[in-house]
Amino acid sequence: MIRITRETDYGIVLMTTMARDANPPYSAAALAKQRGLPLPMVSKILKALARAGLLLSQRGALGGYSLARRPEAISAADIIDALEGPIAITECSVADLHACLHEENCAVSGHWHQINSVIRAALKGVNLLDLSRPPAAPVAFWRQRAAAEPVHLVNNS
Amino acid sequence: MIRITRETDYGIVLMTTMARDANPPYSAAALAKQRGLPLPMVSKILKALARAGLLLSQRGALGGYSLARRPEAISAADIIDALEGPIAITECSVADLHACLHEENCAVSGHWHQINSVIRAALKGVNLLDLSRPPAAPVAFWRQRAAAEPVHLVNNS
DNA sequence: ATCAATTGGTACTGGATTGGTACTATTTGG
DNA sequence: CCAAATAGTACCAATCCAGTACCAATTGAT
Repeated sequence: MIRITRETDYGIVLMTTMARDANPPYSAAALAKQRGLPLPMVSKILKALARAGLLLSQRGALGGYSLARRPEAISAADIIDALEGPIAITECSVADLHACLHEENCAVSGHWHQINSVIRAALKGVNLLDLSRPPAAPVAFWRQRAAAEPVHLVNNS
Repeated sequence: MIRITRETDYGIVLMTTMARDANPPYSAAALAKQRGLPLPMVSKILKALARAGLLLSQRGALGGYSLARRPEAISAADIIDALEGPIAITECSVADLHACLHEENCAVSGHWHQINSVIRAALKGVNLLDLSRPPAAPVAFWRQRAAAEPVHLVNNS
């Protein structure tokens, strides 16, 4: 299954939360409580988002985080990049091409780059404003890993 | 980083290998040797692909695997589905929506489905024939996890 | 000035996932 | 009837990830 980490998942939830009601700054504690997420995680994620320039941070009492740009100017790709590094579907989509150990055997070559580009385009096409406004048919979002038996995934092909 | 497992990566290499020179059937051992991959892994992957209907298996002496359909009729999405279950970028893209533990907190909702669809479309648009024919500028493919220091990924945005 | 709230940074840990192996059963051509 | 090959299952070790803990730095309020 192609997937992003839960950290990124949380990150998007936090960003959308901040985008929805504009009343900055938001402390990590407030956001954690509002969304029911573990505070240390939230803190860690916000820090990363601030370092990436997506959030502005204000230290000290009454401090907190606020969006660095308008929601329309922040894409899903931005958030994912900030939290897990640039998007790449396989490890071979790297700059350092000659480090590949299977180089002489590998003939699949550059097509993954093409796929990566399309995926990136898709993610860049979705911005925070879109994400913070519920679509026509709102649905549940995550499911905890706790799910004991194999989750039956939907094949929306 | 959005990613697929190495198993899937191997699977695509194996499929492209079989698509390139049509001389079936291929034994797991022959494919493993040709690509320099560990035989047990190759065997496991081929089994999964056969179970998914992408390969035909022939038991016994002189047996092996062969493509079940023409290369043009097998997409990257097919292979990924076969090896890691249906594609979903987050765990919430599941059918069983009401199982979501954060239901009342989650407002990001259905947009990921949209993104998933686009990604699926991208992967369905690439077939085995494409993948088995090197593109204009062939490049190396994987890099072993061994890479000690943080890989500097290319941000092809 | 001092305190308390808040971000910043780093290091650690338990558990899940993944990559890979081993062993045995089954099928089938020679 | 043997050897080659797939089929199935169980297992192990290394890695990665989610989450925690701790302390330093900053800053508004009193």
